[in-house]
Amino acid sequence: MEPDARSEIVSRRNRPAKAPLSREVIVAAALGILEREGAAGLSLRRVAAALDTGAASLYVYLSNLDELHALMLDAALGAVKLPEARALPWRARLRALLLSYLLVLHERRGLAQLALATTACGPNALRIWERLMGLLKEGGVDDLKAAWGVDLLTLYVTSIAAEQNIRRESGQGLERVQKALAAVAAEEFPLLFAAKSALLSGGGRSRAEWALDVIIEGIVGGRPPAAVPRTSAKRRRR
Amino acid sequence: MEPDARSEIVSRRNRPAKAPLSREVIVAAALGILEREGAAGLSLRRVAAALDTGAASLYVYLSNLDELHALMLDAALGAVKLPEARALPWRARLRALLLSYLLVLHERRGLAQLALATTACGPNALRIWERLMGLLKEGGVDDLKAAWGVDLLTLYVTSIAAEQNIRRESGQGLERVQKALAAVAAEEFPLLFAAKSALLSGGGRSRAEWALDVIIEGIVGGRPPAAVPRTSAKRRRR
DNA sequence: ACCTGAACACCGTTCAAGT
DNA sequence: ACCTGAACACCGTTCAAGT
Repeated sequence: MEPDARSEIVSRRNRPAKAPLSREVIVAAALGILEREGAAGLSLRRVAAALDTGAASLYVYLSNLDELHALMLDAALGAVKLPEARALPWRARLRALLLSYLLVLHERRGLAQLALATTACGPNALRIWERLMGLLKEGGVDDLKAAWGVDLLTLYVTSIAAEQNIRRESGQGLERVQKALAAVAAEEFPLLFAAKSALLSGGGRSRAEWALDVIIEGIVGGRPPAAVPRTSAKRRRR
Repeated sequence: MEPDARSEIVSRRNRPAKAPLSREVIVAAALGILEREGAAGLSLRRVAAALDTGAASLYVYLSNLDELHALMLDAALGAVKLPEARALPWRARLRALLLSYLLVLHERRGLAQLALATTACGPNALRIWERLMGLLKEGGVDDLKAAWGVDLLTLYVTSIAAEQNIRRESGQGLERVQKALAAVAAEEFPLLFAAKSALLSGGGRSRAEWALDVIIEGIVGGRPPAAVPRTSAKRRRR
């Protein structure tokens, strides 16, 4: 940046006309910044700067930062691959859908952190819910369990993606946990001491796949949720 | 506040001597602010103000805000009730421990949000891990599955607490989801349309309890995680 | 060693003023 | 209707200076 850059007023006519603002343009710019700078680098001011305007201008299209986050998340969820119907058994298709969901959250830097605070419920999120519901029902799960199951599965996918995302961004990653476990005394925490390596074993990917199978298994095999657990003392026995 | 308040310089001698700073004092003050103001109201500057000093003073005891978060979380986890050994069958004790964990995160306003970004691994967190490991092993789960299971269970508890916490703080809560579902067209999303009420049914508490049972069931009943899933093609059949 | 005020480089949001 | 600059009320972190 030259010292006298300010005096060089370049006519707007000389550059491609500034793209008019719109929700879509703003969301695209914001996703670009998220990709390049990570979650910590995303701000309304930066988005505005990328669009060659001031932050105040964005308030014509957004009511606040949270709304931008929701729009960004749903736009990004458009990349989740919905498996072809009947191409594979329902379980494999369910796994594939969840893994694609996980991958999308995982690949886009910082996206999972947005997802945590936002509860996706835009059109792309609804498409995913619809498919998940269908796959669980194909697996013989009743309506109520399927509904709650969709919630549980999406919450898990979002959480694990965010956890790994945060670890990646904050640099140090697992080191804090590693150090805490290394300092564990065999007398105070015998089980942790014995299982140190197990606790740290496995990549994020294989752990996530295992956990998804555990949850799916639990949903398919478990009891139906009690309709309205008002008097909880009685129903304890299975 | 009177207009001339600044001229009334009150001698420090007239008030109880300012408590000397220490990690403990800082963490306690920070937890107080979290309780009163919620996660959005917590800042180093406010903590410092509550301790009658400037933010810079805290850097003698903390290397940054993240460290304060970690200390706060572990201090708060001291309130989690570890069930008496052998008082009940292992499953009931496991449930009780997880519900106490959930309750602690849920009751302290804003705490769950800290927990999401922090991965608890202080002494109180380790105590909880040790017990969870023990309970899963009592249930016949092998070492590796127990270790991964502890991770999965604590991640879920933290996530569900944070989700409900965020809903509570951001005021509107489920309304956005409710509106999205209300606008769903029967032709585009037949399953969601049919399951609208199921998706919104149940309080946070009963859903969380159901989900915990699902996960426990999955861990106890599921296959052991593959040691190193290098060649994933072969092991597909159960 | 501990504490402090001031500064630096940021935030989201509002609002009066311009076109 | 849309856009803008300036202002308001905040942030975390650093640093030179004081005790």
